Amino acid sequence: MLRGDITVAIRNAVMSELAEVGYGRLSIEAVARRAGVGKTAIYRRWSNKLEMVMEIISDVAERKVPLPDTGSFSGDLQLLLMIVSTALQHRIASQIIPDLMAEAARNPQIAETLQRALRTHQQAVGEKLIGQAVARGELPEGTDPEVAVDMILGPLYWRLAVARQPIGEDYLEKFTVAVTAALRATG
Amino acid sequence: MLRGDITVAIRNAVMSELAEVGYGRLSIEAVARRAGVGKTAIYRRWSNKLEMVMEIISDVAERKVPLPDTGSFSGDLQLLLMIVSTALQHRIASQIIPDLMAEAARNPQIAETLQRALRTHQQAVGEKLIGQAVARGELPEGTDPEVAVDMILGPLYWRLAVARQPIGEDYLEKFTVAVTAALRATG
DNA sequence: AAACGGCGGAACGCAACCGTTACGTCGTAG
DNA sequence: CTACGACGTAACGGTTGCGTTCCGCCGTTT
Repeated sequence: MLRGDITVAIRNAVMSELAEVGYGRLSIEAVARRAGVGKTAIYRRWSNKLEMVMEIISDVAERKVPLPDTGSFSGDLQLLLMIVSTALQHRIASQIIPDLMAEAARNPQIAETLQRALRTHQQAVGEKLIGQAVARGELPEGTDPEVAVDMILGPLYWRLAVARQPIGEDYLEKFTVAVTAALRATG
Repeated sequence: MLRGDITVAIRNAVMSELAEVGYGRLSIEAVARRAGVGKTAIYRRWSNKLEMVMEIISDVAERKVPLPDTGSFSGDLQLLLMIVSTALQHRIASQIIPDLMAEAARNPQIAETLQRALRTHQQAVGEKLIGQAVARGELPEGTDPEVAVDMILGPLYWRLAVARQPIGEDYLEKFTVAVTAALRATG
């Protein structure tokens, strides 16, 4: 019975507000204003700010990223880096993600939701990417997927979301070479 | 003329409040309550929340971390990782840093202050650690300090401050080996 | 044609916080 | 001993947001 177009407007408004002021200062009233919607329309859907944000974020976070098999580890890796770096350079994502991560440090419910999404993706990356490479003989048997994922996502996140420095032409290539060498060494 | 003990109490209260509620929801009144101090004492020192937080944070952020020369790259690296990982595991630091980083994405003044501190440290690490290693012949001539710093700090920050997963016994050792291999490969 | 229900708008009482001001206390410098 | 000034307390008017309620509008269902 709830109107779909209004729900969409609210979702978009929440994302924009999250990006602009962060979770801490996000207010229902501001969301309603931005969505061009009455507060009642929001309270008819969710009972408070936390619940609203969590549901909206969960939907986005749980979208599965397809990890194609390019046939070689360096191909898989470069593709993954491309996908992640593109995502992390999107204005809204690069503001919302660090904000919610910080908020998660003090709100167990947010932490749990994000951790679940994060762990899911980490596992997907770790098992598929590394597993394939090991199966192909491109990485040694004992390669630790945990360390591997840290070494792949960490530097990108650091540079794009924390240090906020741009990525040069050859950065991803250099980085691919470096990571490959790193993982070969940890066997 | 301002009483030093009161200034200290306020500084501590600000750090605690930052950790607990984040910059977005930090209020002068809460700081005053927590410090056991009147609001007037705060407004006598700073004219608003941003100025107050910036000055207090700057002091902490600009403390120089001594980077000792252990004689070998892997020694230097392992020591650095130890220092950084210890810092990132401190409760208050691990809550304040991501929070301010997120806030920096939308507040230019915070961004500038943090970037200055960050860049200073990055340069220190890059030039000293990598420079020494290159001079010793442990890393190739053309090693890119930028990539190097990303590969060193990124994964640690990712794991400790973002994914919030504990570091195992042998993690730093494995990681040292991996990073060393990675950097040798990028020459 | 009538009933239903989601909608926006407006207002409610309540709480928190802003930045400022006035006041009385107390330690210290002169 | 006196004057100064930083201090805590309390109150100010104003703003913002909470979550709720009531209203009249309007499209859909029956």
